[in-house]
Amino acid sequence: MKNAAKTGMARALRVRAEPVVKRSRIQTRNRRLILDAALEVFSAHGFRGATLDQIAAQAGLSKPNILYYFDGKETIHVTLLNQLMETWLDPLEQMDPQGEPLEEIIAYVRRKLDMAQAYPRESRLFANEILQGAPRMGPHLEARLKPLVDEKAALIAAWAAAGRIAPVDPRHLIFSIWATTQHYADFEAQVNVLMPEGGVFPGAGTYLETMFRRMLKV
Amino acid sequence: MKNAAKTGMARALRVRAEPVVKRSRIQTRNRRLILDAALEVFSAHGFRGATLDQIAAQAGLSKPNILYYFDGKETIHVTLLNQLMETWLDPLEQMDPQGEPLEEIIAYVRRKLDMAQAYPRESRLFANEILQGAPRMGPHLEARLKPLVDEKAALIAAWAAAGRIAPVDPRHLIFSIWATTQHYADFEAQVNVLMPEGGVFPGAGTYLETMFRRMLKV
DNA sequence: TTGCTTTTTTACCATTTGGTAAAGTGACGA
DNA sequence: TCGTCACTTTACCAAATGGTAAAAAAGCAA
Repeated sequence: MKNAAKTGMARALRVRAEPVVKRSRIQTRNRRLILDAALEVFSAHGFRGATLDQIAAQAGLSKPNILYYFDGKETIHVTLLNQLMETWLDPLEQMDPQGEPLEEIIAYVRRKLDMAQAYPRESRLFANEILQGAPRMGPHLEARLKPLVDEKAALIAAWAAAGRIAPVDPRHLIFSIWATTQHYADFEAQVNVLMPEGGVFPGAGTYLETMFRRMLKV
Repeated sequence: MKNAAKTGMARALRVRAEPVVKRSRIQTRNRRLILDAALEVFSAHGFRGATLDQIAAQAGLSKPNILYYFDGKETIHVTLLNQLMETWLDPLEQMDPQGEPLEEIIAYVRRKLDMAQAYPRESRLFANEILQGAPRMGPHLEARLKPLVDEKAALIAAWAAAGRIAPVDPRHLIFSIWATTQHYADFEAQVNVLMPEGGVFPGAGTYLETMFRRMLKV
């Protein structure tokens, strides 16, 4: 317990899989402040485009103080990415093999679109990372995303084989759901130019539901 | 179809008519070297993530030499973006009001997908710029993209009103075409993890044609 | 309060990076 | 051959940026 600051820090910075992390109230509050500020800045400017000074200003803390809570810029980014991956998988995980196929897929589209609307910063953080070639997420994609996609792709393929939805390549279907929903968050700057009247999401929801229904209806 | 796309690309990629400047052979060659190197580096790392040293190394020139041809990093980026905008508009411009509606839209999807395959760097450069809020492209979007989208959206709306395609929100349709086609270039790192077997584009072409046909068939 | 641990601030540093000045090299017409 | 202009290199610099050391301040258990 000697050198408690550094010991506690090292433990706190371990991968999230380690559940035993006792944090003081101050630590909890400031780590949250920092991660929220970092999400704001990283999602708006990318990893290289973001500076610790910006994150510090956004969090209302000093730069050295931020480095007291996180080992470095990279660690903050990786921590965000790890948390994000869980959030990202959730809507797909909810797709129920026991449900009505078409409704399950439509509901998945709905959840993804809701997420793009509610969490555009997260969507952009993710988009930035993938655009740069997933330099800090490659293993995570392989270990967490791929198995889930494989599983759900098999499920969709089974639905199609049973004639419960129209024949379709399940992986490309998933890609098209991701692409169309995240587009409204990631390309918001462009969407806003082309559809200036506020509130693009209701129309998007209607459109996407129609599109995937027409496509998958038997 | 691919030939047509490439021809259009070559036309669109011409340097835009700046105030008439006649350039020596060396200028022409080196400006091209620099812009190609910059496309490589900017598309891979974003504006802030790219350095003049990287661009110089990629171009095989010295950094000061690069600054002899361009005023600065920003100028190089803006030059690329301006050229890119023409490239970007071209496939949509080719959509023919006199053609068969469904086939015209499918052909547009095809051209966009061919572009994502043939020019992924350009797609990523554009995606990066929009993700960051289009800081250097906002006016261009307003002045060049918006009028064209307005025009083609009206055309698609007219086709739908005449019952020649299924009823659809034309702008959301265009968004979904952009999103699904560019996804294969912009999110290549993720696609490669989930579909490791080489050559994702043939399957993507089949899938997207099916999807938009089912959706728009009357 | 006292004594300790945790948290924050102050004052730095080394490297990277966009950019410049000026000297040098080369091409080419008169 | 010479002079001029176009191009390239060398040697820099100032600002920005990620990060550190150490002292000061704030919590907190006794």
